[in-house]
Amino acid sequence: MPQKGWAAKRGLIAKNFLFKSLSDAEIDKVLALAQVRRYEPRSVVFRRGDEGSGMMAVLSGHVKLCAVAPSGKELAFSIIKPGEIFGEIALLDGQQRLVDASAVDDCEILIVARRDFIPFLQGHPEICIRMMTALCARLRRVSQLTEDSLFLGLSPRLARSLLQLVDRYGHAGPDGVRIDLRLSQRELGSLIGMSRESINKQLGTWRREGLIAVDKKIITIRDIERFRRVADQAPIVN
Amino acid sequence: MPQKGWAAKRGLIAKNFLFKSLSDAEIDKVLALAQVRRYEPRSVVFRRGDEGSGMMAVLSGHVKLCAVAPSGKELAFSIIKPGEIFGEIALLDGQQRLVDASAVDDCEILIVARRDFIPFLQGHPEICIRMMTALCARLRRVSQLTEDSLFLGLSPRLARSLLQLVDRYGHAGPDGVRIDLRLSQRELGSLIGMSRESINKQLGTWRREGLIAVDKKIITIRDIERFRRVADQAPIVN
DNA sequence: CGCGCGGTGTGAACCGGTTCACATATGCCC
DNA sequence: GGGCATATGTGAACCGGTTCACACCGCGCG
Repeated sequence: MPQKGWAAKRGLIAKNFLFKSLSDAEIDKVLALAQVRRYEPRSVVFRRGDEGSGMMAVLSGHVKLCAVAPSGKELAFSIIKPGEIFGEIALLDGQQRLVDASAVDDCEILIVARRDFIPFLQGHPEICIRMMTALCARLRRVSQLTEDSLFLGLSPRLARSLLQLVDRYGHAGPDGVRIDLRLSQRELGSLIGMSRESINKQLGTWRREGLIAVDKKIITIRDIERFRRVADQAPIVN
Repeated sequence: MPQKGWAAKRGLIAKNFLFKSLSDAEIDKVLALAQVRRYEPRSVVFRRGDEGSGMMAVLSGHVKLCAVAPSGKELAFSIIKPGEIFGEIALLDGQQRLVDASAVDDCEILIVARRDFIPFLQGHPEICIRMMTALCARLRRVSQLTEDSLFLGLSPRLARSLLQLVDRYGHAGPDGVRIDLRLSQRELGSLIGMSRESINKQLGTWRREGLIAVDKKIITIRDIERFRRVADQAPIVN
C-alpha cells in the first residue's frame, strides 16, 4: 500500500479531526485496517441502498454525496474534501447507504471496514465522542438545509449556500473572496434543490448589482458584508 | 426524587434503547446524575439558541421539537414520546440548542447534565455506540424529510408523514389503523412544512375517496395498502 | 476546420401551494 | 346556556419557481 506521497496522506489522516488525539502507534493501527482505492472522475463510490460495509476518508480529490429523485432531479447534500470522512452513518448503524457517493475529480480514498472499526471504537471512547460530534455537525447542517428550504426563498437560500462554500473552499483574492470549486450552475442548484435556470437568473441579478463576479465557473464575492445581509434577509412573504 | 410511580419510570429508562444493556447498578448510577421536572401543556422545555446544558428523557407526556420561522411558520421535526430521549445533540457537541422543545401535554422529564454525562460516556463505549446509532437514525429521518420536501408534492408527502405517525402511534382498530395523537391540521402541516389549508383539502379528498376517516382529530386509515401506494407514488411532474 | 456538446443567458407559459377571506363547527370556561 | 377562542371547510386570487423553448458561446475532437 505505501507508495509515493504516502507520508503526506498518513499526515492527512493524523490531522483529521477524528484521529488527532491518537498516538502514532494508534494511527498505524487504524491504517492497518484500511485500504486505499483510486476513483476516476464521475465514478461511483457507492450507491444509496448498497450494503454499508465501511467508512471512507478522502485522501485526494473531492466526493459528492447526493440523492437523486426518480424524475432525475438531484440534491447534493455535501461535497467532501481531502482530510474529511464520509460514509460513517452506514458504518455506524450497519444499515444501507443513505445517498449516492461519486468522485468529482480523480480521487484517492481510504476505506475502513465496519467489522474492523467497530471493535476499534469500543476500545477508544475519545474517538467515539469525536465521532458523535461529527455526526452532530452533520445533523445540524441537514436540519438547517431542511429549514431553509421550507422557510426561505431562492435568494437567501442561494446566498447561504455560497457562504458555506466560501467557508469550506473560499480564497481571499484581490477583489473579494473566490470560490475555487468549479461548480456549474446546475450543480449549484442541486446544492439547494433548485433549478439551473433559477440559479442563473439570481446570479445574473447579483452580477448586475456588482455583488459578485463570475468568470469561468469561478465565483467571486466582491462585497461579502453586503452579501451576508442578503443571506440573512427576512424570509419571503410566507 | 423517588415518588409514586417511580418504579415504573425507572423501568422506562431501563428499557430505553440507550440503556438496555446496563446492569441495575449502572442504571442507578445514571439516575443518580439526573433530576426530574414537570412541565405543563405548552410550556417551553428549551429554546433554540439556549445553551445546551443537558439531555432529556421523557417519562410521561409528549414533547414537540420544532423550528419557527420569523414569519411564524413552524416546522415540527419530531414528537417525542415516553421512553425516548431528546436534546442529545447539544449535550454531545456542547453547542446551542438547535430547535425549540415544548411540552404537548403534561410531562415529566428526566434531565441529565452534560458535565456528568460525558465522563459517564467515556467509561461506557457500548452506550456510545448506541448513542451513535440513535444519532444516525435521526440523521436518516431528517435527510428523508429534506429529500421529500424537495422532491415530492403535497399528497405523497402527507401520506408518508401519516404512515410514520402510524408506525409510532398507530393502533389497529375495527375499520383500520387509528392514529391516536390528536393533532390539529395545523400541527399536521407543520410536520411537513405545509399550510393548514393544503392539509385540509388533501384530507378532504382522501376522506371522500374512502381512504381515511376523521373523527375528532383522530385519523383512521381504512385501507393502508392503498394508502401506501399513494405515499410511494411517483414524484410530481418536476 | 466544422461539428457537436455541455454550459450559459433569457423570456413566456404553466402550475402547485400559499394567502386571503369568509362560513361553519367544536369546544370550553364563566 | 351564552359567548369567545380555536379548529375545520372551501373558493378565488396571487405568486415564486419550474418547465419549456430557444439563442449563444467556447472548447474538444474527429
